[in-house]
Amino acid sequence: MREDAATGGGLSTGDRLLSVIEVLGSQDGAGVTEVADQLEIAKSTAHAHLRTLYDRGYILKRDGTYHLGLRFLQLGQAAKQPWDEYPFIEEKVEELADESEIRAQFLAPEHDEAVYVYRSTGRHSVPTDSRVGVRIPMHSVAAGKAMLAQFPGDRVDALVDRHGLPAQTDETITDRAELDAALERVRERGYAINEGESWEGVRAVGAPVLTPDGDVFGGLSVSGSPHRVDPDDLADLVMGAANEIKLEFQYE
Amino acid sequence: MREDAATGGGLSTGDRLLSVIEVLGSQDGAGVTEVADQLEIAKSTAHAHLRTLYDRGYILKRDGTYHLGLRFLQLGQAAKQPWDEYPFIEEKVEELADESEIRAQFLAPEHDEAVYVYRSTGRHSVPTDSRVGVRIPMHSVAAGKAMLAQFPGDRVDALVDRHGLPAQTDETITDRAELDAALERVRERGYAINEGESWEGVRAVGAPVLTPDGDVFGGLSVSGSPHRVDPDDLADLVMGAANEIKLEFQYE
DNA sequence: CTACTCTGTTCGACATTTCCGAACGCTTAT
DNA sequence: ATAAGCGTTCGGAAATGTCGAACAGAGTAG
Repeated sequence: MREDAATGGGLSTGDRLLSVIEVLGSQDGAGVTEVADQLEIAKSTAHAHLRTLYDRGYILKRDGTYHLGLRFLQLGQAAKQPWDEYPFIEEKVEELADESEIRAQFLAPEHDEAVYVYRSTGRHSVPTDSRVGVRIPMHSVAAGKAMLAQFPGDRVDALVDRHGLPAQTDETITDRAELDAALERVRERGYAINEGESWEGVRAVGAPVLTPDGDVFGGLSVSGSPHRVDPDDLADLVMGAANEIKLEFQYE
Repeated sequence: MREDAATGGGLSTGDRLLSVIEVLGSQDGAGVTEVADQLEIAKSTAHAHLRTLYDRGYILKRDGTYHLGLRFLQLGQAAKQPWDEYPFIEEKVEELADESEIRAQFLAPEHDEAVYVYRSTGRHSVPTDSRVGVRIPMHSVAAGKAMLAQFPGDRVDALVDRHGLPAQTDETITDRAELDAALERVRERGYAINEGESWEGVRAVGAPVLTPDGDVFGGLSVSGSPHRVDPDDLADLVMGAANEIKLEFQYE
């Protein structure tokens, strides 16, 4: 029996393969020995896993170390497809960034976390999608709090039970009662504010993106340094964009 | 012993897990039975694999079927990082699309295939990265032929031995001698042309992107319907962009 | 030039794990 | 009401992953 790997009907070998993938993904490049050490498995075992991935074309050798291959890019695109089917989401993110002249992003809820799906820094900057795919606790970002505020109470309960309220900075909400109060305020105002709760010195304004049925589809936010982010100015912009997305769903 | 799965030191269980992932990625959504049928394994086995992926947060249930989760988006971004480190590559693709007013793309060679890494349809169109991550035989696309023409002969030999020259359309080069002649022409002119060899009615002009050392880093191309793609007009534009990327590497 | 240490790799044997098939609820059609 | 489809659970037999030791090669230090 293994410690935590496959508690239940899972397959421990497959579980370990995923761990190997994660090791390669969390740093750039790793050798057999490095993977074995990090996962505390025998070198020969690590080698077998890496060979499996290599033979299948999922990883490749570069400069003597293994790296994730572009097959994962293909899988990533497939995973993103449900959102790409509604191109106006990405368009609205671009618009938000252009109009606000700060960063704008769309996050989707998944497995109780918020994941960056689209991001734009406006027309005039480098297009690199840094942070796309990154997962972050919902309670620590504006778009996430906006989503949380729309969840039924028991879903919030379950989420907090499972993950707690980990702190990202000194400002992160870590107390459940405080979170509830914050979410209530979000519901009253219709938008969420993040005041350095995920990164020091970063303020953000976020709104939930709902489907016409009222389900939470994701969250929109704009973020930047506090002197460039005035909630009174931006809240209507963000909520407006979120609402426009909701309306677009109608005409599909 | 298994038929083809683990010929060598590979792990057949891990191999199967990857197959399950591929099934989910190649269509949108699949249930336990569907996965089991496609892979010709027992339902209970498919269930175990899906559970492993589910417990790890790699897949999720939506509308009663399993789908790839956004964790793959994260891995995809990690896989793309080596290219994102040189943001001018993506910039040049955008520029190419804007200036030519047709689609532009950057492809990277991996495991003897060409993979779409960046793609742009110009400033005025929907930004969706369709085809990013897609793999395609090198001999059937302009950027791929441009790269092949720079490979040493034995690497081309090995590639053809392993994969052959599969046809995508009636125009695809399927004969080795014909390929060699085409690659020779590419070297003479400095750019490659694709005349409906990957998709009927699509013409493309491609050039190799080299590092200062002369290694093949990838391939650039522009593509569209033949009446909008005049090689005499576009070749200099594409080769120029490829060369500018090469020069940018110098100043890193 | 040699010895040492670090790689990645292969091998065999044991023990663990995966796989299958059957059976169980359950929902949706017929 | 019956049937057929789904996802799920269970135990046992057989196949497979894991480990450790041993090997070859590259690189470095003495």
